[in-house]
Amino acid sequence: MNDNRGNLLEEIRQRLETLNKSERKVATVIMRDPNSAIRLTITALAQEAGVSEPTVNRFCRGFDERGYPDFKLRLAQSLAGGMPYVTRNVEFDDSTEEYTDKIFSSTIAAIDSARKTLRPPVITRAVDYLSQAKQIFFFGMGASGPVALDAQHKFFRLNIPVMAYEDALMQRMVAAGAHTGDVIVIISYTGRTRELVEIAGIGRESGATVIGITTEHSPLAKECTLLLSVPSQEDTDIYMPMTSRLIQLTMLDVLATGVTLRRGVDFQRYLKRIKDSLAPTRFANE
Amino acid sequence: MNDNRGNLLEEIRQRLETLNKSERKVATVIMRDPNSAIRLTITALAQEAGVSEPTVNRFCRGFDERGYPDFKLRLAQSLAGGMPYVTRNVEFDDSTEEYTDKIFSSTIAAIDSARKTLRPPVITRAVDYLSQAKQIFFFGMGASGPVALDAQHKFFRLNIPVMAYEDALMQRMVAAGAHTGDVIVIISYTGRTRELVEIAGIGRESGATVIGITTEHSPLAKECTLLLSVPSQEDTDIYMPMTSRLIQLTMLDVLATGVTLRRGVDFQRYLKRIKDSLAPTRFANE
DNA sequence: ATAATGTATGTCAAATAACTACAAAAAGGC
DNA sequence: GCCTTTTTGTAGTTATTTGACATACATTAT
Repeated sequence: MNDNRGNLLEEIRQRLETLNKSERKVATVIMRDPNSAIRLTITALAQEAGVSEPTVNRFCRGFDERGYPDFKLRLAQSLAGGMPYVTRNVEFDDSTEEYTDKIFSSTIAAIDSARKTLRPPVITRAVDYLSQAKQIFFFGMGASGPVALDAQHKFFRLNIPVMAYEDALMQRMVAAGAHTGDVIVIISYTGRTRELVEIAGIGRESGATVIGITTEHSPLAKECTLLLSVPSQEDTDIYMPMTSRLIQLTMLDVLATGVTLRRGVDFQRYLKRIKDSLAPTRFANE
Repeated sequence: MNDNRGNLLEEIRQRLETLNKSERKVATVIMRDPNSAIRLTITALAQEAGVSEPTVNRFCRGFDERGYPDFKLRLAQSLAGGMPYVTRNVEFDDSTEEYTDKIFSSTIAAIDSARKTLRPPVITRAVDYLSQAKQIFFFGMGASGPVALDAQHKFFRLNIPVMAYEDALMQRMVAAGAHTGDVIVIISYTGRTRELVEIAGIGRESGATVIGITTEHSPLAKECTLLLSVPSQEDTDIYMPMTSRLIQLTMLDVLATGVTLRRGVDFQRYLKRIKDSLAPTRFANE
C-alpha cells in the first residue's frame, strides 16, 4: 500500500537529461541541497531556481505527483536517514559510546531480521497447540534457562498450568511423564545440546507436542513436532549469547499474545486483575 | 545539519499520556494510520479528529515544530523506508501476521528509543563499579527475576563472583550482609516495589554500591548509587511486561561487554575456553 | 521568408491551507 | 462556589498552491 517508488532524488538525477531548460533549473536547485529544499515553499523554490511557480508545479507533476506538497513529502521520505541498524562487531578499543551503540544496533538488526524470517502459519499452529494445552512445560538450559523462566512467568498469567525447568534430569523426567495434550517448548540457541535433543524425543514418545524454539536444520529441530526457527546470528554471539535470547523472548511474547487473543475480550479483565493484585506491593504511582 | 530527532511516531506514543484530551484525539488519528495522515491537510486532520484547526497546530508545535507543514514533513521522514517502526497496539481481531508484526515492531521501536536515551558516561561509571567489584549481586522480582538470572549467567563468564536472587528475603539478607566493594544491581521495571526500594536502602547502608536498572524518578531510582534508566513504555506493556525486559537485558549486555573490554585482549582466550567447555555436550557443528 | 502549429514558460486570480488573536468554555484550586 | 488557569474554539488574516489563460519561443510546412 505504501507507494514506495524508488528514491526520488535518484529519479530526478536519471531524468535530468529528459527535462527542459526551466525544469532542469528546478532539478538543479533541489539536488544542490535537498535538505533545505524540502522546507521551501513553491514560491521560494521558484525564485531560487529563477523560474515561475507553475513551472515548479509542472515539474512536480512530471514525477507522478499530485502537486508540490506531495512532491515535497516524497522528497522528504527519500532523504530520511535510512536506518543504520547494522551489525558491527565490538572492537577492543571502542569507547563506551561506540560499543553501546554497536550492541543496540546489532540487537535491533537481529530482531528485525528475525521478523523477516517468521512464518505466520507456523505461529498460528504453535498458538493452536498452546491454547489447547492441558499443561505447558518450558525447557531451557544455560543461557536459555532464564528464557524458559520468563516464558513460565508470562504463560502463568494466561491461566494455564505451566512450569519451566532448567535442570536436565527434571526435564527428562517431565518429558517421560508427559501425556497427549501436554506441550513441551524447548528453547535452545544451538539446537545441538545432546541432552535436549534426547529429551525432545522422549517427550514426543510420551505423546506430548514438542515445540522447538531453535536453529533451523539443527538436530533438535528434527525432533520437534513444530519448529519456530530463530535465525542464527553469525558474528555477534561469539563468546556470549546475546541477540539470540532476545529473539527467543520476543517470539514467546508473540505466542503469549496469540494465546491471549484466543481467549477473547473478556480475558483482559482477568489479566487486569492479576496486574492489579500487585498494587499493594508498590508505592503509589506519582 | 539533518535534524534527525528520533522517530516522531514513537515520540507521539510516549507523550500520549502527557497530552490533553483534544491533542490526544489528534495523536490517535495520526497513529491509527500515519501513512494516510501525512496526506491530510490541517483542516482534514482536524475534522477527522473532531477538533479545531488551531488545536492541531498547537499539537504540532508541542513537538518542537514550527507548524503543521513541518510536522508533516518530519512525520513523513519517520515513516520513510517502508519500515513502519510504529508502535500500534494489538487489537483483538488481529490476524497472526498482524499481531506478530506489531509486537516485533514495538519491540524494535522500544529498543531504539532506549538507545537514544542512554548516557554513555553513566554506563562508563557502571562498568567502573562492576569491573572493580569484589562480588556482584543481581536482584529482580517477578518479570525481572529471569533478567537477574540472565545477568548472573553472563557475568559469571567474566570470572566475577556473582549471584542472582529472586527471593525478597534472600535479597534482604544479602543486602544487609554486603560490604564496601560489593555491587548490587537491582532490576525493576516500575521501580515502585516497596520491598526492593527498602532493600536498596539496606544495601547502601551496608556500604555496597547499588546500581538500579529502572524507571527514572521512581522511588527505587532515588535510593540508588547509580541509575541506569529504562524509558517506560506506557501503552505496550499494559498487561504484561514485554519490551521493558528486553531493554533491561540489552542494557546488561552492554555492561557485560564493557567489563569484558576492561579485561583486555587476553581475556578473550578465557571466554573461548569457557565456551569450548560446552562442546562435549553438543552434536558436532555440521 | 513567413505563416501555422505546438511547446514552454510566465502572469494573475481564485481556491485552498495555515496561522494569529481573541473569546468562550472547561478544569482546577482556594 | 467563585476565581484563576488551562484548554479549546471562532473568526479573521495571511500565506501557499493551483488553474486558467496569455505570451514567447521554437519547429515545421508552405
